[in-house]
Amino acid sequence: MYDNLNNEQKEAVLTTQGPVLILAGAGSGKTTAIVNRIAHLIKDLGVYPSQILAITFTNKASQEMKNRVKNLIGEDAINMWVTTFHASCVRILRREIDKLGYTKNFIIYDTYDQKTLIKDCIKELGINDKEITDKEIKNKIGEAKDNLISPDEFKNINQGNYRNNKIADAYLLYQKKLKLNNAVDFDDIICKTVELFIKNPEVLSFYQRKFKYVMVDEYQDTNKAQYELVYLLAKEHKNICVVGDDDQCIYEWRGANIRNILDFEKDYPGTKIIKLEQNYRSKSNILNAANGMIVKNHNRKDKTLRTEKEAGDKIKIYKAYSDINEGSFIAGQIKKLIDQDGKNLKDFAILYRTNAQSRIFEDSFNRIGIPYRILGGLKFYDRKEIKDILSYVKFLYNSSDDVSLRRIINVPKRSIGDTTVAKLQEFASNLDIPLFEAIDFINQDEKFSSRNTTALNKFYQMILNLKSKTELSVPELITEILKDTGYLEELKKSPDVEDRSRIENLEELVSAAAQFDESSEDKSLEAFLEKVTLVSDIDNYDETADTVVLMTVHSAKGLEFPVVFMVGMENGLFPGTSSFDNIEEMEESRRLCYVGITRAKELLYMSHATTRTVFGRTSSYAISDFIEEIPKDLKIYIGEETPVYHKMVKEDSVHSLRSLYKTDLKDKVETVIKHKDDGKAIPGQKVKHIKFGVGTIIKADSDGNCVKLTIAFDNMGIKTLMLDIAPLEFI
DNA sequence: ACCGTCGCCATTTTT
DNA sequence: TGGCGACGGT
Repeated sequence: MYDNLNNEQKEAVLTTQGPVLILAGAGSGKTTAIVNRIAHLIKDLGVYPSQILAITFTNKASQEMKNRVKNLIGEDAINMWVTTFHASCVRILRREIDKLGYTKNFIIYDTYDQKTLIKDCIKELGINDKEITDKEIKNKIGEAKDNLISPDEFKNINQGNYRNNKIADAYLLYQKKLKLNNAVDFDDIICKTVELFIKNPEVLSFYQRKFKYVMVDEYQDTNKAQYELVYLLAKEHKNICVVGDDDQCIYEWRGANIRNILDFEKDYPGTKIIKLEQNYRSKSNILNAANGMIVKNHNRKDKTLRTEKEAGDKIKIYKAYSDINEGSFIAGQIKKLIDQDGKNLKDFAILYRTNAQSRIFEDSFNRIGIPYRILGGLKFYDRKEIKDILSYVKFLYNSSDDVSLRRIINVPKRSIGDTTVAKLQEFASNLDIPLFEAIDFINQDEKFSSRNTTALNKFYQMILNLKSKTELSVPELITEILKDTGYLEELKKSPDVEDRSRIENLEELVSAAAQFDESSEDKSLEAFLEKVTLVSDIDNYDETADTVVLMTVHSAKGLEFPVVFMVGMENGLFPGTSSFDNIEEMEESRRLCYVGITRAKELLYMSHATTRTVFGRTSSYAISDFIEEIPKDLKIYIGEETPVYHKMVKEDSVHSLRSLYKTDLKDKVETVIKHKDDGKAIPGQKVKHIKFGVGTIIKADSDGNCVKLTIAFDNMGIKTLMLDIAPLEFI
């Protein structure tokens, strides 16, 4: 039955009892292994599907897993919990959250709602928002929640710390407000579930008995809270199987703890370790390049991926003389590969570290007419108009949701301005009731003018009327909202072209809702809201659409492409400047690069530009250390080694740019040359500073006359110095 | 209540 | 450079 699996995969499928750690390298067929393991449990061992819990991080991954299990065992699969961490926790919380003092119709706040609420807290506590920003508070709260630190504990830990103490107050208030609004944030979804289990042993026991077999995918990216959740659930039966690859841990900056996977055997005595080291994805040169660079990391489990595939082409390293040149080179290569090698558009992926880098490629692709899609950046559900309408939906579902109420109360304009809302807020706070309820009482209060009360009452009536329509199907309800609130009408009246696309987006929202209504089992409002708040951009990535795709390396995890272009491979960009400061970050960056390389099946290009525009100024960076770390015989340099200024002049004449642009470029060329002649002040150059000691230039910024150097000193961290005045010596 | 301008600030983001 | 949020003037 499992003849198409290799020996290790078979072992992973057949080892069902006790803790199992499957170290699955990139492209090693881990999903195949898990899916077959589930089938084996159900078909051969008679385990009920309802006794299996399989957790992933993304909807896309869970969808794929569910479908593949369905193909193997049929419709039985629907009783199985194959979901994301968040979706499974929400499911549990929907049933049990009243035990924590919330009501079951709680809603989920996304990061924007979260930000609004935190700003409220800042205001209410009189915190100086210049001194402690909402961003910092949000990060600290998130970090605390990732590590299961409650507001009270946080306050305790930070007794002596003035700054964190204020943040602790914000955390306390924030949590209180969430509860008042009957809302949870993303992090709460996990940690409230853990809290629920700890405070209610009988609830925990129920789920422990239910789930005889627990499986977790991408285990290397779990944080403390997720670790604890899994640990609690698996404690009873100890049939826990985690799958992961420590080399692909790229979310440490978001609380993922690589120790979870590195120490798994210690946490679960008697662990059986299975390594999947056979790679089925990449040509051997690509795989060996990945292997060759990742061994530079110290914090990892020892393993080496192997492949039976042919060597294939060497990694092509392209040295561009500018970011624009990098873009046009790649556009040209894609065109060439399509015309000459019969490749399709969808075979290509451009991977970068930061979203901002997409722009230049968009320009070059537009110029020569290459269709492309960008993943990431602004999500569909994050668009203003979509969020507005969804706030209405959320609010109709849960009228304690003050954050949503305040978002929509004056959208479209209905003469309820900030001052009126502030008055209402104060009034409601005094009575300790939600804003909406408060509107019912304002008529008796003389603080409100008759203009206020009319406007508010009108709004109140409108909402009541809409509330009576919540029994409609979701697409119908949304249509009603668009109509009754006058939202659509206002957009239609607007002469602004942007509002045109807003209307289109709203139409798309209605069709998305219609599609949800057709295809989902649970067609309820709450199911829709959950779906909408818990989707990501990548979930909607359709791999069959024939266009080139652009995305960050992070988003590309789990995907594969025949041809991959890793761009912006420069010290200071990838790895980023701050990675030079500490080893952990550098190692994570290297893992990110590893993830990028291992996305490629047949061809891999890595490019770097000697000059690029960053924040409006021209900077130059040295080639990425990560490229240097790839063994020499696996790569080939295809950029011409012509001096910078020649290339620039040539580019001018070839593209016959506007004369203005020409002079501009020439100026830049001259500055670059001048400084190079002056003092070798280019990235990659080793220097000695009179005070800071030895270091390496990682970035050179030229701004008219002076050059700013960013230097990573061996013992002093990163400093930015002026070339003209810094006591530097080139060594 | 609304609009324009100024100044600040820049990773990565599975949910 | 450019996008966003805070602020001040009408």
